[in-house]
Amino acid sequence: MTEMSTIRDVAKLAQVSVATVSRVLNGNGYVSHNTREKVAAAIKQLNYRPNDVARSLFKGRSKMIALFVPDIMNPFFPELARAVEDMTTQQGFTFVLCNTDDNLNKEMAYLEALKQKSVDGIIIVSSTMTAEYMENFDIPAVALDRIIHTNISSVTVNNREGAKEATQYLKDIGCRRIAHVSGPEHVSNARQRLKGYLDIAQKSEWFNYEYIEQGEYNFEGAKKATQILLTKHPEIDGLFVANDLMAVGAIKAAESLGLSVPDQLSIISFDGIKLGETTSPALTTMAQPIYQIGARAAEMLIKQVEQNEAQTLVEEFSVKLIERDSTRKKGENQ
Amino acid sequence: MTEMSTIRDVAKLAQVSVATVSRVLNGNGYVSHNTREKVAAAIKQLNYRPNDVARSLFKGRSKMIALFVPDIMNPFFPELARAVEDMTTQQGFTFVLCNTDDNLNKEMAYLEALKQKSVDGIIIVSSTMTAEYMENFDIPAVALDRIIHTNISSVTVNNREGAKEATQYLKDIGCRRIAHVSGPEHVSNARQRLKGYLDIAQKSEWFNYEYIEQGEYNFEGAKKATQILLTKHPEIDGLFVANDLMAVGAIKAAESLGLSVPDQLSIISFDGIKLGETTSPALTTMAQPIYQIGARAAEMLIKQVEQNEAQTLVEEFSVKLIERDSTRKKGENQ
DNA sequence: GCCGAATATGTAACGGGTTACACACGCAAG
DNA sequence: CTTGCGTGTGTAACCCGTTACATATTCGGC
Repeated sequence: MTEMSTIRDVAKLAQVSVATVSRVLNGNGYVSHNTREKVAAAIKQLNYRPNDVARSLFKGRSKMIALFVPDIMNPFFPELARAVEDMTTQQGFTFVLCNTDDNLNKEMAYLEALKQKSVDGIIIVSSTMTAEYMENFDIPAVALDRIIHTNISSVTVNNREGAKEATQYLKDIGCRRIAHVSGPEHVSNARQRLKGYLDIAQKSEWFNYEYIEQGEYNFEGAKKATQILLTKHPEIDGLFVANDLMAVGAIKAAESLGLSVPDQLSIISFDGIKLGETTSPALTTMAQPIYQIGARAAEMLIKQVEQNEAQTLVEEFSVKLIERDSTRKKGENQ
Repeated sequence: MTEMSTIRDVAKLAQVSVATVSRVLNGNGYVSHNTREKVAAAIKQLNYRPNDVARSLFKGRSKMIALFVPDIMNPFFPELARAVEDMTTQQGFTFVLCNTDDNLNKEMAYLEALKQKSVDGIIIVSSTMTAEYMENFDIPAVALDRIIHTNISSVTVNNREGAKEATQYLKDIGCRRIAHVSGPEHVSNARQRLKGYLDIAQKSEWFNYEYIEQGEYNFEGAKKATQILLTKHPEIDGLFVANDLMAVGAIKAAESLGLSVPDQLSIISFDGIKLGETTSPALTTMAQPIYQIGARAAEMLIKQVEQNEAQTLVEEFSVKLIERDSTRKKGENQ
């Protein structure tokens, strides 16, 4: 392996100054046609590639964008990550992935480390980060999936409205007692989904606060919560579960109690991850445009970084009902 | 937001030279106790953090490690990614994720880009990369899950042996005709799994090359392959599927043909991803220590990078049978 | 009391691009 | 013919740590 050549090597070979080479490289300033050719030839001959680190040092920007997610092993996040990676790479950025475990200390440590590396911006899915901390680091950021503060750009979905639709759907197919397995209280979208459930449920004469049981945003928590719910209240025949992963737990819970889904219990959830298509029964769910929101967040961030636009953008996408097999069909008798 | 302070600011405030500050920062060279305190105070007062880009420029290394995976949306990879991220972050590296789609051009483009950023090393899951190309880039690398070449360090599992065990297991529980839905031929571990199947199957009087059908490493391909297999050969009562994701497709295929799993058809697969626990029936599978191999690959790479060890290490982990509900229980009559 | 090693600190070059500024030439307008 | 702008190119400072090398002081050993 030969040593890496530098811009000075190119300059020497082409018999011009480094400034001229730099101009050719970046396509700015004046360079005569003839000189440009000479430089191009030298670059080719040496197989020269500019050193991005040197570039970053001068510019103070590194062409890197980071994504913070609680845990890439949660099946909601890979699609988001893929979207962000596609978009960032396409625009010439390098993609850094950080698993935060929803732990503020980890988030802060990542921010610190990334700032030292002159990272251009971050896309962050977080329930613990605050606007004050973010401001301290002064890195362009876009919140994704969960809102951090009104002064930080965000891309989310209409969680409350989607939850309303989900709950209403259960009513429409004939469910008489509809319960909710909610997500963790400290996560904004979980609160919104709970509100959406309440918007519909509270208007019903059968409503009872005991119909709400908190699971975490995971399989086990939801399974337990569902077991409690169904044991205490065998009259429940409809369940709105805060996300798909939890719904899988809910199905297992129903199974363990000998209840058949969807015959005795209809389950609808939220997110629309691939996993929901492969379970038995396949999940009826309010699907988010996961890839799109990830891609859009990346797009927003890149614009913010490149155009130095400071304005805060807030975008909300719509979720869409996907009817599969975890809910009774409308009109079927029970 | 105040301007970032530099080492020269610290030096001025502490009334010492930049060299001394650097020595304090890195804990090398001689610094008197008194001076060390003064510098520490100045650093604290200015909230100074060294600029990693400048450091990288001088050192020619960036404290970044990249992971190449075909597609993070394939549920096998998030756990691997998590393991690598945990290990790299713990050692002070920044983690870069690259989705290659098993496309050599993309891999080359990433290598090029990462080299320009002085990435310290890469961990690569690839079926298309070759040793020659890797050598051209001269970046320390560890192959993961799939072997690239004997002169590149690798961490894999004993695919062939595991496949043998899986096939033997189907025999042991009483399957009379065992077929294999194989992975793509260009992937080394898929070839190994096929060989393992053949090791057992070819010794059986019923063996027939038509009992092998190639699916891709995905849901749809496996579903189709299984449908073909079961339609042509209704006598099949055991299926070794090349991975868990494919097994989900195989179950769906069996379902679509009115076959009950495991009563009429036992299915065993490979990988041991979380998804396999949540499907109905839950998958019997040869589980890889996914997190461990990811973590080990990262560990090996970091050692290689930090100690500048050039030796090639080849490690193979063992897979472990996990009996769940997609296979008949031993001794049960059919 | 002298010498070499250990300790302590500073100066300046270096890593590899980028760009402000200076300079030179050609050509058109006045 | 001069002024002035557009074009073309080079020199050197700059981004910010790191470290080789030089210098100075202290201390133990003989």
